[in-house]
Amino acid sequence: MKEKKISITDIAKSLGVSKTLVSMVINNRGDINGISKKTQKRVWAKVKDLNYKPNMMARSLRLGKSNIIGLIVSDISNSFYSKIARNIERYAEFKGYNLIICSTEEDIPREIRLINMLKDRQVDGLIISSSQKDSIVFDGLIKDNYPFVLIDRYIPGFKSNYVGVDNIKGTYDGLMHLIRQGYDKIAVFAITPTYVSSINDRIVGYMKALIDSGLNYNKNLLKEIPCNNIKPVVKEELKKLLLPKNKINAIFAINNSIAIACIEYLNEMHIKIPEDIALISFDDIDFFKLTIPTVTSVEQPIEEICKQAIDVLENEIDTNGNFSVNEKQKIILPTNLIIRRSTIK
Amino acid sequence: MKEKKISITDIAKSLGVSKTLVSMVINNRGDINGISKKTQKRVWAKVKDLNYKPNMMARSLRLGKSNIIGLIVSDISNSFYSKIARNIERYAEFKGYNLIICSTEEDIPREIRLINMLKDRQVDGLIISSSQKDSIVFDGLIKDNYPFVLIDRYIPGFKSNYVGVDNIKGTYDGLMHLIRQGYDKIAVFAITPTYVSSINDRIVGYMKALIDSGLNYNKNLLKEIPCNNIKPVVKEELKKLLLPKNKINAIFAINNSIAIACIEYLNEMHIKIPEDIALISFDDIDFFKLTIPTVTSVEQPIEEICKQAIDVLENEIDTNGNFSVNEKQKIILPTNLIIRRSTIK
DNA sequence: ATGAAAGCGCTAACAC
DNA sequence: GTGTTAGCGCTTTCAT
Repeated sequence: MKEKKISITDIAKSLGVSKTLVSMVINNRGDINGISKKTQKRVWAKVKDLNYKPNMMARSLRLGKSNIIGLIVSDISNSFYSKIARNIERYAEFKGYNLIICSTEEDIPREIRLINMLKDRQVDGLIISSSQKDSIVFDGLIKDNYPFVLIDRYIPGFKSNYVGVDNIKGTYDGLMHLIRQGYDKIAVFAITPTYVSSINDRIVGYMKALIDSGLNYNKNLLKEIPCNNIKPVVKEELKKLLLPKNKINAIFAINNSIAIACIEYLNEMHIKIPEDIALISFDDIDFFKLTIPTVTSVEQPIEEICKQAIDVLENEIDTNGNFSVNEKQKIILPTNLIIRRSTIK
Repeated sequence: MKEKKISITDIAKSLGVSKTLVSMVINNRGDINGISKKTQKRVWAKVKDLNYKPNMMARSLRLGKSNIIGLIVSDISNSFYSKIARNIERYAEFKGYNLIICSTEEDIPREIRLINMLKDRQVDGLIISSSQKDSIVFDGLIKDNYPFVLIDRYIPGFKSNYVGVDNIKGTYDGLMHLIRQGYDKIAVFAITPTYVSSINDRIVGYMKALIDSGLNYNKNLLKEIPCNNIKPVVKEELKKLLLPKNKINAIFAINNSIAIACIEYLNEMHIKIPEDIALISFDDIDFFKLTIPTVTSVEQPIEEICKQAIDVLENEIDTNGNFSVNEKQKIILPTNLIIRRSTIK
């Protein structure tokens, strides 16, 4: 029932030439190999006529290259990562690659399974925002000269390609703004696992800003929120922090999900932002322009991250992963502080 | 430099058996083909030892099946579609498929290119939320018995697999709620292209509700917003609709992007929801729980849509697209009206 | 200016 | 129980 697909052999036969010749022509190597213009025309005509499409599987098998790259993120339905995905897809297409997108749900074994699966599928290279704590899996990839680039999160002490932002400075800038506005009891809501570099660096930036401003770092104002149970825990912790004995006057939300949870609770309690409490968040999202008040945030240059990631990866793929560990690229991009109403008294 | 990949031949050689035998064992057909337990053990041991991974390209080429499915949506960074993507990915993985996700940006030629590209890549089947106006491209797919299922949007008068919601009834229910609350001058902000079934059906539902309630349908209250320039146009149109001579008292936003634009403008103008004007939107998003006031919306059962779509597609793939046109499945799921503060006086 | 043949890694039909 | 052979569709080396 299913009509047989036209193959290169069909073209060759019906034209009375060899497969070799047809292959050369359709790969635009006709001139180089001295195939006569006339024959080339005939081949192209037949290709159109029979509606021939090369079989990518066969080509990939033969060439050992699939022209597919893989993207692994922790949650594709999170606005930050879906924007990453959209941009990566665009640049990848431009370079002739297709994209397989996978979402790990912050589940480490699942991430490992996905990495192996994509590798087994002969995917040419990987772009990964990893939840891994150590570099074991990636050591393996490097040993196999398998091309990959980490984005968003790096593994401390591990040399690999990486594209991300300066989370320390981004946070520092945001906090200094807050402090300049007169806020001096600033709580930070981090998210577990806090070992993830982006989160950890943001905590470091927070501490640094406090210290540089002569404010005390009080570890009771640092709360760790489990990533799979954000809303209830934020609520509970926030409640405590608002008691008279703590009486914080500002919150630094380490990512947009945390910020959203904070807003929800503060609304519920009729606690006014920024009069009663200021709010600043990492990751700018559209939503922050719409809330009352609008929310100050630290924006990441998503397009640039994606562009650089693809460039680095393509480079790796083209050189067949033949870079020594010392030549791996670490690209750190600047963030952008967007000041809105939530931090202005 | 790149270490040669271990192939089935390496396993066979090092064990002194045939490739066939190895192939049977690793595909769990050892018992069926009467391979001795002992030999099977030896094979598996060697597989572990050499860290052998089957080459999917070769397998796909041989089997004529890639175990990849494609998902095409108009904008992966839109929350509705990124949720669709996440869910489809989950179900697909469960069934042993990988997912290639593509985003068309509502660009019809691009959509056609992507469809052809995926088909050429021997992707086993497609799930598409299409922007096509007519069925030409899909007629071609059907002629080739190429498995696909439309989601979210169908092509009127075209018989194909489809999974979506009852947009007419969903809208109708929402509007009736609005009308029961006493709102009687309800504007609708549609989005272009309005020929897209989901949008068109929502407009129909809107009209139906007005008529059934004895309200006049006034075509001046139906505004079409270009999808690539939502905010400025919404602003402009909303401004006009709020003039004394029109003085609408409620807005039906045909999707979440429009609703967001409306909220932004109303906030800006200090126009109170729902006191000055009520707001209801199609597509529930997290954001609607966070705004002041919270926003009433028509929710789509995303998980169910994805589950059904995968089931239908898998069925098509397994039967090799051998269904006649009359057996194509059209699955229409119910929506869920979530009443929040934005429509309650 | 063109073609024959080999082989990428795998599975299935058919031996023995 | 196990092996031989053929072939999926393509590209490449080496001939002619």
